Amino acid sequence: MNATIKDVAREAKVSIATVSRVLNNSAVVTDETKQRVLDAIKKTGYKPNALARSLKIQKTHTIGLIVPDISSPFYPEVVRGIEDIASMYSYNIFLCNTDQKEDKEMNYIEILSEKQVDGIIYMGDIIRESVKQQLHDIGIPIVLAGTEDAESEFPNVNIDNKKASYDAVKYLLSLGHKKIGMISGPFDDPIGGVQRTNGYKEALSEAKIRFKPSLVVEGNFKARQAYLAMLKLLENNVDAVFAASDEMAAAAINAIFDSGFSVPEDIHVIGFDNTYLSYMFRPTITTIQRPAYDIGAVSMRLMTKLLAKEPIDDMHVILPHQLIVRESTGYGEEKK
Amino acid sequence: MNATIKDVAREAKVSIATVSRVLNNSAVVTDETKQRVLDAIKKTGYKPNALARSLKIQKTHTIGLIVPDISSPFYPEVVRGIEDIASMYSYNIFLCNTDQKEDKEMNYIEILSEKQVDGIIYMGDIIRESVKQQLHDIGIPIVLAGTEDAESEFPNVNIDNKKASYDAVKYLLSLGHKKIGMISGPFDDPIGGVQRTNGYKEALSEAKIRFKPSLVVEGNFKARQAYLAMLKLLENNVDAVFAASDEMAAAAINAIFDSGFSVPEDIHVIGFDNTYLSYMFRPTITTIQRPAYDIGAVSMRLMTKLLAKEPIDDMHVILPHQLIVRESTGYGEEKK
DNA sequence: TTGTAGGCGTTATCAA
DNA sequence: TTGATAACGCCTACAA
Repeated sequence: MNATIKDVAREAKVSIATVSRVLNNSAVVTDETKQRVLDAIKKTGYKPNALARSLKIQKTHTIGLIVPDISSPFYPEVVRGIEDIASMYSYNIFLCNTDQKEDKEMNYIEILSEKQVDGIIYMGDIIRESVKQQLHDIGIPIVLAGTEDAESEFPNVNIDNKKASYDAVKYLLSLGHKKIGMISGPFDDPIGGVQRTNGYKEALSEAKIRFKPSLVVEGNFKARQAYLAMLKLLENNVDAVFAASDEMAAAAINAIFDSGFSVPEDIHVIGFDNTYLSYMFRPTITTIQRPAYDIGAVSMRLMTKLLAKEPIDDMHVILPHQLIVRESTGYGEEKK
Repeated sequence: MNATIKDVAREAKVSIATVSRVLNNSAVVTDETKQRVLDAIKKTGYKPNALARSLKIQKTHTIGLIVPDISSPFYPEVVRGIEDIASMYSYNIFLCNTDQKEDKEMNYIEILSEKQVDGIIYMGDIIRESVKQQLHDIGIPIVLAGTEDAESEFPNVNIDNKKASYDAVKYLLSLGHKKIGMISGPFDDPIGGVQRTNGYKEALSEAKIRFKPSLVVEGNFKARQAYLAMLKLLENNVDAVFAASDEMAAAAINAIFDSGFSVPEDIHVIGFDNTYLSYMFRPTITTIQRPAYDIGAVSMRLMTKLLAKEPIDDMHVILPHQLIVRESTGYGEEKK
């Protein structure tokens, strides 16, 4: 059995209150009794029980992480960023894998709440109304990492998706393309659908190119639908394509090849996310990179501020993204 | 403030004992009172406090994960496997990133112990004596995932590293090579050094090829040292090389090219671990794959058995590995 | 079947 | 400066 504060008290011939005091430096204790207590702690091999302590002080120094899939690209980096900062501030982390499924998310949030976590960092492409409601209800600080909710109710850390998409399209324009197609995310996805499409539109409008709805085809981030989308775009004779995910970009390239054209010779393609697919695929795919580690680190830092009730200058942090140029826009392969 | 069991009791006009009973189905309660309690729970929005419960029952249904780097290849898959099974058995997971540093490992183990985790799953290339001692001292079930300790004191799940290395070398032999070099891990590393070298020796001996110490050069899994090691092997005119890590294999290939030879035309190379490097590098590298997800899943399953004190048929599980053939042994690139 | 009360290991208030 | 003691929220004999 582990030694408790009582055992230490008995050993040091003081009250448990005194032991608690030296443990927390909470009040002045004579150097002599302090030493006695310290000796007793060593002798008994005492270790404080964090459960009891947390129960009393109503803080666990633990935060919950809701993540779609820790084994997919992007998230491990984010989590690493979170963990590094958490460790720096002596927080521990509950890892919860949800595959973005509503029931798993709801269930985990419930459990995290029961385990009295001090806060929750949520990750995921899109955040459902039900999940939002529940996150709201449990009444602890929430931070969205790499995503955001429509009403900006929760603090979050993310990139500017509209701007990212704008940059991608602008790059295609700079390469001389006039007829640029887009394979977007689901139109009802506020980020991958709406924002990225808006960035596309803005870049076009800035270049005084009239927006044609037929050049934006809805995708779902997956290969199959993107392949079909690309076939449609080919009917419209596009000379470049921006896809809202790397997987869709790869599928688009396949569709292009299967239709007898070539990338980058005939058509240029840009993807999104800089996943391993973007550099494994041949041709390697020009893409937008999100600063995963930083998103995690900044999210956790934001969380610590929330927990410490520090004043916060900005509840919605936008981190810079980056365009990574590769073969699919004719720039050739990077040397490593 | 959150409702407690007391509030529910008051609302349902019963004692807290009764509430606790319906919460845990621990004793027979009249259907009627049960319903009253259930209603009261709903009405008050009561959620059990897992801290208080754990303090009482001395179980947290939480396990700690010690992992070198969640953002490096291999580990995210392992952790995913662990999490899936943990979730299945209603366990939560503390994620602890250590970069394999002794002080971070020691510190996290201490904290996990204070937070009263029910068990710890340890990951890392090598497990230090001090860490071993501490893991032992805290007196809870430990499982080593993807590694092992010299004395097999702890239960573990891993591949057979000797056999893996044996398979790699045997494959090189089957390709007609006679003079096979090896770049091993540190000689004092029981796995990457000793076991993998032993597999190499065994394959040679089985092929009646005399073992020449000069053909085994010590590496440290990293590129730089492996590059120099390869230069030495070239002086000995090897026609194939087995490296104990993909990074070393890549460095070896670079050394070969820099010396005016070519892979796979002149020399064949095999790596270890199937990291992204092995398929990103050109030529792509033939390598040994460890079943990461399964290592995690089986480790966690083993842990649940340990925690439930179920009888365990095998404390040391060996999972099958796989040789993945790529360009560096002349097999050409795989189609995806 | 239900209620009372002690205890899990702390912290913190109030006296002494 | 130190010591009793009441919480924190729950479980569980033991009684009723």
